[in-house]
Amino acid sequence: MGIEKVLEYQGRDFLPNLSIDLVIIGYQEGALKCLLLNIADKWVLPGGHIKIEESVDTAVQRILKERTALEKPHFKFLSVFGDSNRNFLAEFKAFFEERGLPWQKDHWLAQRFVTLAYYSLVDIEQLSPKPGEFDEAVDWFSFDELPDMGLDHESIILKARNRLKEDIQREQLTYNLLQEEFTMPQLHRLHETILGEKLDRSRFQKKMLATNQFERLPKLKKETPGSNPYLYRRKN
Amino acid sequence: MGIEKVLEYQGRDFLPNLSIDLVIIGYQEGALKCLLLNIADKWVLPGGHIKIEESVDTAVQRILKERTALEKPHFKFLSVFGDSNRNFLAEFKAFFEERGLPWQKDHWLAQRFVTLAYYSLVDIEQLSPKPGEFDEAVDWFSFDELPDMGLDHESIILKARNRLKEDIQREQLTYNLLQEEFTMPQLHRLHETILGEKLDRSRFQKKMLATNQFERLPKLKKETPGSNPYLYRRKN
DNA sequence: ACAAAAGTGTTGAGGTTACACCCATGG
DNA sequence: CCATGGGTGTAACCTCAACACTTTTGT
Repeated sequence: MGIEKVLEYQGRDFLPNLSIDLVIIGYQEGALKCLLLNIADKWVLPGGHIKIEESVDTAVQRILKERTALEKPHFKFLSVFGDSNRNFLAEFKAFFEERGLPWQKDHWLAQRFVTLAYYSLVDIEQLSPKPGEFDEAVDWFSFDELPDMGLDHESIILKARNRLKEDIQREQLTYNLLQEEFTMPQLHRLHETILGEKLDRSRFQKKMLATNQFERLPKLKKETPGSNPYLYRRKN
Repeated sequence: MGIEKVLEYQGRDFLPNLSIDLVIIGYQEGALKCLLLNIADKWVLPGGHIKIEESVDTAVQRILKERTALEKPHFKFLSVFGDSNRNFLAEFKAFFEERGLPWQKDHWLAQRFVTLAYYSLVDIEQLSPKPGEFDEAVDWFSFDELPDMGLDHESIILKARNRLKEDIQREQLTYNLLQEEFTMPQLHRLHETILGEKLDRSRFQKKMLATNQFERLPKLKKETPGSNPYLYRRKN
């Protein structure tokens, strides 16, 4: 969708006052990262709207696919953000004016939005994120070094970060952040990163294997000194 | 709001396509119960819409207060129900026609709604639920004997039932279902009811007291044989 | 041979289970 | 004094934290 279309487009095909924001989380170089878009000097979460004839879950899948090009990306509901002053007016006004485009304060994008926030765990290596129609740039940011963020998106991203920490303790979600085949040391370091604390290596391994969710594959051939770790894969 | 107003009213003050549904849960005579409204031969959850100038949480509080007359009722987010075919068309058409009122298929109420479902735990004794504008009757139903329900409200209510079971195991939510002062046997039976299984009486009591969240009050004077139980109250 | 990495074993502390026991109260 | 209900104690069992030990591999 080109910029001309955006201008004339008044959201006719979408549910008004309702948006979707996505916290797309990846894991790279031992750090948790988040995909952000640059718009008018601020960074914001990727997102979109729900088509009239489309279920919310389908919309999330569609928007996710636009960003990740993955066929079946993981996603999980995070929270509703429904403050009465949630609108992008300032951001979009700046964006339009920067480009010398006409801005009306009753533009469709200036309305108040209730947003449904989801988080998605992806394997960065498999990804090819594409810049959207509105964003000048797309980049991954470590959760420890977030840029200046627009609207309330910083609180959304931090909520996702905390939710992940909680969810990982009762659900197996980490598969989505790793390749299909992975080693226990890799999984161990990932859990330590998410939880932000040291985990006993011995206990972690035994706990994971006790779940009986893993299929042990031949050992991985490494170049570094030390024993070669087994590869594992999810059963089924 | 009288029925005439409903007719001319086209939802101008509310966010369109977005509704709130409430699973109001109480505990009475040893059973978990849910508040339902009768509309056109079906029973539905109480609910409402979000005002343009109002946050989602404020809307939930307002709608809850309309139903319960409680000043600060408990509530917790349950889930988004966003199927593309979620509309009340059939129900409202029947409701209007029963009364000989004109019905147009493009009525505001016939649109597709994304609903935000919340559940609320209340002490039935403190309540005075008022019939809403649309409902012919209001009643409490045990979760084991739900009536014929409209739309997807049965799946919402069952989801709330299961969520409660999960949540009770990590959070103290049960206070809201009991009077301010309660005994351990009462709390014990409540947990057994919610979880649907027997819990060891001794262990339950010790676990609860170990949390150190309770203030022990003088014993309750009963009429029945056996030792009198202590009363407890939440600390703070 | 040595250091580093990975896998497994051991021990004790602390929690949980399933009861048993005791006390209070009304009939 | 007995049945009932409520509070507490206890021994067996299980789980888990902490650390030790062993094996594998590159230099």
